Amino acid sequence: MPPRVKKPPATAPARGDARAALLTAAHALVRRQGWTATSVDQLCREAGVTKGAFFHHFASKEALGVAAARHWDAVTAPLFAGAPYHRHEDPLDRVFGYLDFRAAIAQGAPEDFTCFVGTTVQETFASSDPIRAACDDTIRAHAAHLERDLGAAIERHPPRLEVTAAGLALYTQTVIQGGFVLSKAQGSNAPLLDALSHLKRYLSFLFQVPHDKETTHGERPR
Amino acid sequence: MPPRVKKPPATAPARGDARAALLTAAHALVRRQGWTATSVDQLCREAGVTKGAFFHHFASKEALGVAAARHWDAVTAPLFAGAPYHRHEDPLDRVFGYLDFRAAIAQGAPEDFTCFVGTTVQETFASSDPIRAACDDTIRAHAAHLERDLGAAIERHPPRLEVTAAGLALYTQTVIQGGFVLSKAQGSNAPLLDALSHLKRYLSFLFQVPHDKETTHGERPR
DNA sequence: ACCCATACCGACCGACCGGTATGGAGTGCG
DNA sequence: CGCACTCCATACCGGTCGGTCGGTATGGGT
Repeated sequence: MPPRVKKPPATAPARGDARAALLTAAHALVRRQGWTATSVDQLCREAGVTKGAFFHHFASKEALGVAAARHWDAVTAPLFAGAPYHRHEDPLDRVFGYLDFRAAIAQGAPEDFTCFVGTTVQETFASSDPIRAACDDTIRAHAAHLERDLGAAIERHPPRLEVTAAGLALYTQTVIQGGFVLSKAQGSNAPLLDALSHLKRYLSFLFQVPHDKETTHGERPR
Repeated sequence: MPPRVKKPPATAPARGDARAALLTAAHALVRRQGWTATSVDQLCREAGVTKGAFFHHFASKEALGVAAARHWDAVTAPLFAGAPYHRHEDPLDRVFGYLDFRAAIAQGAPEDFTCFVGTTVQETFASSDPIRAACDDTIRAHAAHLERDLGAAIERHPPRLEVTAAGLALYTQTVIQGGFVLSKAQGSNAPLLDALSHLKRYLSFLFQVPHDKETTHGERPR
């Protein structure tokens, strides 16, 4: 066989993938054990990459943190954008669909369904402003998607109390992040699912959803 | 002056205070920078104690974490038990009073009003089950206080939907913990205050509070 | 006066931390 | 072919990590 080494042996990770592999490894490891507990060496091992590659692509561990926070948005945004709930014509149905989708993907161990940026920002908000800001951006960007549907829902179904789409969108993220914390503490997705259920009742009240319609939105069976 | 050394020179920390000083230091440092980022040496420095004292009182850093989680309950429970909202005769008023009290103490930087156990459990839920369990206990113990008032409120003011006192109490903690996360990300107490406001509206709806009475419970002014 | 448990001290340990220095393999381009 | 440049590999650095250990100080009991 002639020595055609156009590409590495195909089993080895392709050249140029180190950066992406490190970001993916960061998401996995930090979700399980936190930001500080995740070392550069460990990240390299998980990504199948050497330390030289790490510091070639990132000036510091902090720089990786910023990039990983932005990458979290890049990987989750398509997940939600491609979810089936967007086909609902009524924006309020899309909002409920989002919450049901959130419940549907809350499967497995907490480290598999909780949020990278929520975990990271709790450890870094006082020690690294670049990471904090990147996490804040990612949370806001995610909330902004929901905010559009909420704004349209407010338009179409005038709410019982004065609320803003931005405020409701952030409240939704607050409930979800809190659900992550309690779920980690209990080692179960139950607190998150319960919280989503309560949140749906709140929105049903706000938007005056008739009871028969409300239950079709996937009230969690016991 | 005769050498009466009944107690150390009064400027030095009294003998026997090392343990308490370490627990207090743990609360302060971990709230600011997280569990893993807080080293044993740093704890000793903050507490004005040597490493020998640390490992005399705690078998390991993990053991300190468990003790600090339990101590968090011991220090916060009296704070809430002594709060003025308990004097309300109507249990529902006490529930709203609790939430208003929560808002009132959300002052200063996030590290000054956020939760030690919420921060700690996020980092340790997968790596230390003793710490995770201790944090879970502390959260549940705090929720249990609220659960009693919520149970009485359900009794007195039959809710519009079927809810349980335990579920509502945990949902309250979920919202608060989520408010902490968003507040850290934004560097402001605003997300927490907004979340508490939304939660109060949900409860007002559930318990069918008349609108005029609801607003007297301290709706946050803009 | 003596004993002993408790409280505390601080030097020290091997492992590991984030980060650096240097060198070399692959690649596009003239 | 040669050269510059990107992408990585490896050895190594000073510092810090959680934890250990031999020792001292103190105070109460007898």
